[in-house]
Amino acid sequence: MQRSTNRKRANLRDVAAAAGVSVATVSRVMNAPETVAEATRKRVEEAMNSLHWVPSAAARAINTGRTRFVGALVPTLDNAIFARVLASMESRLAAHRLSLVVATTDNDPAQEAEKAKGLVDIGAEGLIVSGITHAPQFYSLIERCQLATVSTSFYDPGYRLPTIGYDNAAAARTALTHLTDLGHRRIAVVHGPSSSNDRTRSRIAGLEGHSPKPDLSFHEVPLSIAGGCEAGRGILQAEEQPSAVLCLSDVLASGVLFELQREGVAVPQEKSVMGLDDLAASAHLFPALTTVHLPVSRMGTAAADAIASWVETQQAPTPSLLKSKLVVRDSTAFLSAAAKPGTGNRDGSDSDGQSIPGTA
Amino acid sequence: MQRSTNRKRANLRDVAAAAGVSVATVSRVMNAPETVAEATRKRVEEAMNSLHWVPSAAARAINTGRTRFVGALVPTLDNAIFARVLASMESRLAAHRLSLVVATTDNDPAQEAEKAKGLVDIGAEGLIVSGITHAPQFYSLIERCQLATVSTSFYDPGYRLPTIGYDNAAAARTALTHLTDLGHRRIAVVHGPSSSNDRTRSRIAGLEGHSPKPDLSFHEVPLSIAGGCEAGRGILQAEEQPSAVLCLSDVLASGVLFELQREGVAVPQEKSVMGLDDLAASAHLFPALTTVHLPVSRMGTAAADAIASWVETQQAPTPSLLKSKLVVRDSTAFLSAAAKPGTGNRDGSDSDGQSIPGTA
DNA sequence: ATGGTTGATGAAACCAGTTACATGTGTCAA
DNA sequence: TTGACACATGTAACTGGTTTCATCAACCAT
Repeated sequence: MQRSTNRKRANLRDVAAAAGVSVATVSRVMNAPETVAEATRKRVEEAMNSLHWVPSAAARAINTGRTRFVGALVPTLDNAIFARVLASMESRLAAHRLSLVVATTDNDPAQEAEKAKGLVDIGAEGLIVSGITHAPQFYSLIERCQLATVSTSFYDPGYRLPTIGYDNAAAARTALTHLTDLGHRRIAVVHGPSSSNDRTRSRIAGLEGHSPKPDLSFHEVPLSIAGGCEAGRGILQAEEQPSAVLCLSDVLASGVLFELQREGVAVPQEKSVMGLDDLAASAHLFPALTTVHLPVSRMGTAAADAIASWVETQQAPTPSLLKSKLVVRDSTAFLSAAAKPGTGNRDGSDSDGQSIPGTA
Repeated sequence: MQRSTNRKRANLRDVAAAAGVSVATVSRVMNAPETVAEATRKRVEEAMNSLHWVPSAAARAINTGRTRFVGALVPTLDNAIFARVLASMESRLAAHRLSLVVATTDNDPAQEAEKAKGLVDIGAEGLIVSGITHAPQFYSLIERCQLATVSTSFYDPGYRLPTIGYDNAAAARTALTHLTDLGHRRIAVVHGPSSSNDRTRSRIAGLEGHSPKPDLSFHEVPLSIAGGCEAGRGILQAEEQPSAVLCLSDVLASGVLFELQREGVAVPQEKSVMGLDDLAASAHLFPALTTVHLPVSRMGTAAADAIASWVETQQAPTPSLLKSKLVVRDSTAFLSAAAKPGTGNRDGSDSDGQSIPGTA
């Protein structure tokens, strides 16, 4: 571990000089070793090692025009769903020999635009964002840079950027239909902040005009387990008790579930609870959460493939719609006498949650 | 949105020519605008805009020697705890005007070494890793590159890399002491794969030589909610029922909790369950999880500060120990007659989980 | 002996910026 | 009037690689 006295890092010229060859030959040893004579190559490699030479990424990038990394702008890492998407993106991008730079936006378009600028400044070749609501500066940035950018979590073929996502409104509608199929009419809807989140808005909008028309009460809370608990408390305080709670996100459903248990409300006997997302944890909750599965892993790989092909071929990908799917588990059940709104009866029969064939 | 016919991106020379100035002046407009005359600057800025010029990150990096991003190698994104650390790192690094490149290693040293190589190849100025077990190639890489690298989640001042983390063994011991203080002697220990994870090994080791000496049975399962459920089932099948379950990770504790509920075992009346991590969700579970708080957010910011100062000043930071702390909630209680091991009694009195003063 | 081909290597241009140094102009005090 | 100095700007070297093209020797078939 000699801390050699020569202050600066060795460069190509140093290696070439040490090996007694030209810089071109050293470069060849790196990029096309088979074109270099065995003996020469060995000599060069020795020189590289003895000088502890490491090629400069920047210098390579300046020639190839490729930095080999893309940026992802996500609202937060605190929700498992984004961690999931990022995980699948990262692994698929690695297969394309691309790295992933993560930046969080906190659902704030201004922050997103700023971080996007930062990513461009460090040389991102492409961007992956969530949703279709962005700041004007964001659009002008990607337009000016002609930057490959795909949008996820929201399918909209008419959007100015290629979208790779699902139909949030339809997913919410699927969930609501499941509850009405079970006979529920008075339903509490729990959702995260809608003002800053177009996915949430779309899910809420998807509930409109449903037939049969249910009686919906809306609860907007922070998008977290704690938020779900808060909603749970709010619902229990309401005068007219709903027989079912539709959460537009699984983390909220988890919180609601915990809070209802804490208050001694049996799910699904007294109240049905359902989510939307299908996190890995949801299948293991007690009771196992009925939800609408969003194919976030597939979305991550699809987005990775799309951005990779875009930066590779300069051809924008086509939008892609991923199907969501109802998955019925144990947290929802037919509306029973015991769960009739307003009775306050908490005896709850021991019936299993009914399985309804998927309607997706 | 004119797709101009000139194929290649404009460069500094083009802008200089368009503005009728030298390249140096254009560069100055970027980096020291106050040294350029008002009128000239305006002319240059107009030229930049009309040519849609975007400075090349690579070209800048080659001169400054700075790429302004560091890499983080984490085992997985699927565990909320890593998402948490990354979130706090990312936000603190942003304050240092550094970006964060994320790579997952799946707890595999070989994969870690490979991804580290990839990060160096694209120009990472520093690395943040988890734990103190790494492949030889990893060490030779960072040594050869003289790469600023800090290790997290594990405090060890004697380690070859600066560590910023906590004392895993002590945290586990704290948890065990809490349970023995409550009178528990027959305790099931649930943990993730130990062969590939030095944090887990350290936590297990921390349980040794405890006084009073409890009767421990170990359950190794995948580090996930599903793994926790699996462990829960395993525990219930055991002949000698433990009165408490010590999970060396909160996600496992959550799974155990859900599974026990599913099987109708009351927590903490029949069995105490405790975790270790203190995830954001843990306080909101039902029952709220007693656990040992690991200051992962502070660790993230500390690691970010450390790596930032290292790449800035070329001075390695000093190792730093972050204190863990017992947080008693509702999932643990005094060993009661009802929960005496082996009785199979599941009546469970309705007593609240007892609060024990923190012993951290 | 000669010309063509192949293989290994080097010289130098090139990528897109930054920056040390030189130059030229204008202002002001001596 | 002149020298000192600040200010704006330009020239050209420099960063650390890649790549084109030229060179040259060895080999082989005529």
